[in-house]
Parts: sequence; structure tokens; C-alpha cells
Amino acid sequence: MENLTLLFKEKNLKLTPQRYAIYKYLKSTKSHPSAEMIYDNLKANYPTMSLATIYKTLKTLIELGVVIELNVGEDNFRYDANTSQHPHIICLSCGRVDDIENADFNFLDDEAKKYTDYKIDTHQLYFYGICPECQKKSE
Amino acid sequence: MENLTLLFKEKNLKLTPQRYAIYKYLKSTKSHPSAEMIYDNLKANYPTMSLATIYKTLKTLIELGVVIELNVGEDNFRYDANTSQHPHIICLSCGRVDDIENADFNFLDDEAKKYTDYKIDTHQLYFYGICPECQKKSE
DNA sequence: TATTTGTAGATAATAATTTTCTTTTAATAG
DNA sequence: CTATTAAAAGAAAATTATTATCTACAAATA
Ligand SMILES: [Mn+2]
Ligand SMILES: [Mn+2]
Ligand SMILES: [Zn+2]
Ligand SMILES: [Zn+2]
Repeated sequence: MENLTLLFKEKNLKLTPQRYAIYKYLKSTKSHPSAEMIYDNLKANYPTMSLATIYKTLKTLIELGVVIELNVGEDNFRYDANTSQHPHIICLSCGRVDDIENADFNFLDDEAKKYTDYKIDTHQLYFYGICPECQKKSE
Repeated sequence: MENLTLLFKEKNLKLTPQRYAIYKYLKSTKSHPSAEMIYDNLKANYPTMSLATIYKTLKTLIELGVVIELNVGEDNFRYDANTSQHPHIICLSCGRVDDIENADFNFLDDEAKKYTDYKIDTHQLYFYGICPECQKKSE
């Protein structure tokens, strides 16, 4: 969090209240929100905040490597301030997106290297299923 | 291919030349084309084909379970008539999308079950890297 | 405190996908 | 081989997430 100041300074970027709020919100939540969801959550405290600012800030944070973009198959992107390599699981019923925690899938890149001539950088792993809450509902 | 006729009949769907052409093209290629790419490939033989027809047909084929939609992180979707569970690899330089063949990643669903209370259905695994052609170019 | 340069926010633009509506066509029965 | 009917094609408009543009503002620094 404190190193964010340094990171911004390095790149001659200004750490504005809006940018800080967006990053802080992303750090605080495990909900993997979309741009719109971030907007809805911040507009109480930042009534003049524009969606364009959200999008521009997210792009900046991604370039800085402190936020990643998730493609869960919806019509929009989701964002995550947890930049460690970790898989996600999406509920096919309610759309929530959760982390899969404590699992180590880092070996996947090496495993894949055995079967391709690509130079592999990274991967994204998405599981799809039904979350515990939705399982209860459908009983 | 022949069972497509049956499948359509079962659901009271009409197997039109357009639908057949779209499916056949997807079966014939390993390029994982987008809707637009399919459109460009078919319009020589089907000059009246509309992009809306492509989109509607793709949706139908997905519902039938004979085509899957890929989310590689671009601004559009890609489509694949290979519905077996297999990972993909995307070139960060030229954008091509390839299969990772002969690798068996089916154990992933079971592995993930150990770390979540979701009921897991399926997964999507995307690797990102540099394809052999692009590696040569940058030498 | 003045100057510079990057950014916020409003708005318009873009582009993929979906919807709507009318005409056409595939399937089927007579 | 027609006639009938429900489904689909195609054209066009609508929708929606995201991006670009532009001007007023504010953070950094000298
Ligand atoms: Mn996450
Ligand atoms: Mn494939
Ligand atoms: Zn759920
Ligand atoms: Zn390439």
C-alpha cells in the first residue's frame, strides 16, 4: 500500500484521491468487481467520480502490475488487486467470482511447456460450477 | 457431422445451409476464429450471409453443445468446434490462439474440488506466451 | 506563489453483440 | 409435387461496455 506512492512517483504518475480509493477498494474486497461495481461502491464517498476515471485508473493500475483483469465469460471484465497467480471459480447460477485459495497451480506453466513450442509467460485458470449458496437454494 | 442432422431434428431446429456452413467451417479449422473471422471466410460462398446470422447460429450451436466459446482476453469471443476439454495458448504478440494437444489436464477439476465448496462443472485454462513464429521474428 | 504537467469528469465516439421486424425457406403432411 | 406452417435469414436499429476527446482543475516542484 505504501509502496504504491513510490511506484507512482517512479512513473511520474499522480496518486490522486480517486486512484487511491479505487485501489484501496480493490485491495479490500474479494468480490472481483467490474468497473461498474467499483463505480457504484465509490460514488457515495466520491459523488463526482466518473466511470471514465474508473476505467482509466484500472488501465493504469494494470500497467503498473498491481491489478489484474479477469475474463470470466461475462459481458464485462472483472478486476483483482491480488496479483499472485491464483485460479478463480465462477458460479454459473449467480455469477459470483471467488478465489481458489491455498491451492498451488504454479506447476501448470512448466507442464504445458512439454506440449508446445510457445514460450510461456503465464496462465489463467477459471473453474465453473455452483457456489454453496446456490446449491442450498436449489434443494 | 451426420449426427448434427439428428440433433437439429430433436430440437425442432432447421439445418439451413448457413448453419451447416458455419459449423463445417469451425470443424475444419484450428484457428479459433471470432464471429467476424467466420463471416469473412464464408462471405465468398455465401454473399448474402449476415453477421447477425453468424451470431445467432453460434449461440444455437453452443446451446446444442457442439461449439464452445473462448474468452482469451480480447475484445471479442473466439469459437471452437472441438468441445473436448483442452487448454489453449494465446500469443501475446500476434494474437493467434492454438490448442495444447496431447496434454491431459482433466485432473484439474478434481484437484480444485479439494480447495472449494463449489460443485465444479468444468474449467477453462488459457496459457499466454509467444508463439514460435513471433519468437523467430524478434531475434 | 507561479508554473508545469498530468488528471478528473463530462460527453461523444467506437465496436461487439443483440434485438426487431419483414421476407424467405426448410420441413412435413396431404 | 404442392400447400402449410413454424423457424430462420438478413437488413437495420438498438444496446452496452469500453475508449477517446476535450476543457477545467489540481498535484508536484521550483
Ligand atoms: Mn482473485
Ligand atoms: Mn481449441
Ligand atoms: Zn451462486
Ligand atoms: Zn505470435
